[in-house]
Amino acid sequence: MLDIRLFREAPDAVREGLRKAGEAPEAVDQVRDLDERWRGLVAQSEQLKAERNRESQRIGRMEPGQEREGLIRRMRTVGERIKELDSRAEAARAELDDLLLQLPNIPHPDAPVGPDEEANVVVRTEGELTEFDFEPKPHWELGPELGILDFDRGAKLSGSRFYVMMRQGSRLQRALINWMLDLHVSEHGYTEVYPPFVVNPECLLGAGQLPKFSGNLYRDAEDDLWLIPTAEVPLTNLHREEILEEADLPLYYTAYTACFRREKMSAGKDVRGIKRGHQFDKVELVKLTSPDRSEAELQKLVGEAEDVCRALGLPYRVKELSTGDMSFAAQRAYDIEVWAAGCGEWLEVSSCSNCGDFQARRCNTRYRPAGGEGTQFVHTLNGSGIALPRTVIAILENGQQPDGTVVLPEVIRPYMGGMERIEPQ
RNA sequence: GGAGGGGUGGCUGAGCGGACGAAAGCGACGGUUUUGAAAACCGUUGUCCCGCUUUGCGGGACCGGGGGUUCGAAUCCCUCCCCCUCCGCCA
Repeated sequence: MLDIRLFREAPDAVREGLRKAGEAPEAVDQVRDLDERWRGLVAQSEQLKAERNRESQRIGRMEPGQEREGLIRRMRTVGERIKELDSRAEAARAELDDLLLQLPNIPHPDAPVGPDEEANVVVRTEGELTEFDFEPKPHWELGPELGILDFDRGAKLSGSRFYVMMRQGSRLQRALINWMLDLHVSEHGYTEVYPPFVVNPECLLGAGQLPKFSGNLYRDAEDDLWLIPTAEVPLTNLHREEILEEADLPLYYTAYTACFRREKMSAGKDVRGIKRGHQFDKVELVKLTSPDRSEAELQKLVGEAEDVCRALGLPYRVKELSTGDMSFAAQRAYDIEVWAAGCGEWLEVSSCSNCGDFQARRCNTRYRPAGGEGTQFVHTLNGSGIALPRTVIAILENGQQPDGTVVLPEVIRPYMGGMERIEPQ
């Protein structure tokens, strides 16, 4: 959520920011009108409340009698007037909040300006694209041939965009999860977390999925619990409604979770294979920092996700996202894409974002500056470290051999009981 | 799921219709004392919002959340949530 003060004090900057993010700048005037109306009503109501407080105390001290009864009668009407003003103020406030909650974050001034992914900028490419002296297969052929992926049975159990992983396939994914968590905990200083996979709506509002993107989420209607679309949601909400000490920042959290997405907005896209399912595994990285170091932490975060790709020997590239391609809550973001030789695609395995104080406002997560007065909102960052099925795709497709086996990256072998390659079962 | 108990400031815990943003203790911070420290003593010690003559002043709100009763609610009523104890069920 954007700071209402920005709308009051720097409306042009907000208009410009929204325009860059591909949002209609007219919302600024609506917000300003609503804000003015709300403040007017609050001022009137509070003036009457001050009077009521004063007179009610007097009533308490008065002897019973005519004067007292008259004052009580008068305060009764004041009370009614307050009630009326408050309900009008509340309505204006609700309208204002609804609007504010729909608006995306404003891009960082250094982010490349552009309307969509075409304007993204490749920052660096690492590793050599794998060469083959045969035609490399896509994973949706390799997987079934190796006996580690079953698409038909996935559809039988749960419908389209679901699949079954088996044998060395599921084991590889499990090994990757363990290895990634170990890497982030021991090499990068993260705290491992095992969060709930279903959360209340406040968490989704906090992280920015609600109210705007409810269509992409699964929900248990009976208890109003929602399946998380990413571990970013529970991790970012860990300190919701809390005031932290600056000395405790930055906080680094990593978690493995399954992620659930209805993918309504990507209907018809990436329907083959395991690139885009309704359920997938991910190891997530989340940071809470003070504002002055969040940009530096973003660069570091990208590096931490890159470490995963590098250690696995996967060719990858880093893109800085344009203002129009960034996600709702981000003010600056980088994607990491690994090369998948079989389907001939760069696969997004991580999106690292600095959300500034956008999520912290929604979550009301603040910190007390060391030696300073008052409180401030933290900055939140998140990035995948990294998405599992797409990593499996890249390992399978880049590691495939003419004989149909797949050579595994060395770092993962100890987690696979020393196995060097996946062979057809 | 059933029965009972409970949610008050950083913590412990009093208050059960009016002078309560809330006693007391602990903790924390500042000061006095001390060669230094401890102890003792004195003082300070929440958050959010609105307004203004904007490093200050005035006002409003917050005692789990929401609603109600009342001139006035931490205190009374309703409702939801969470925690504890016992019973039931169960990975």
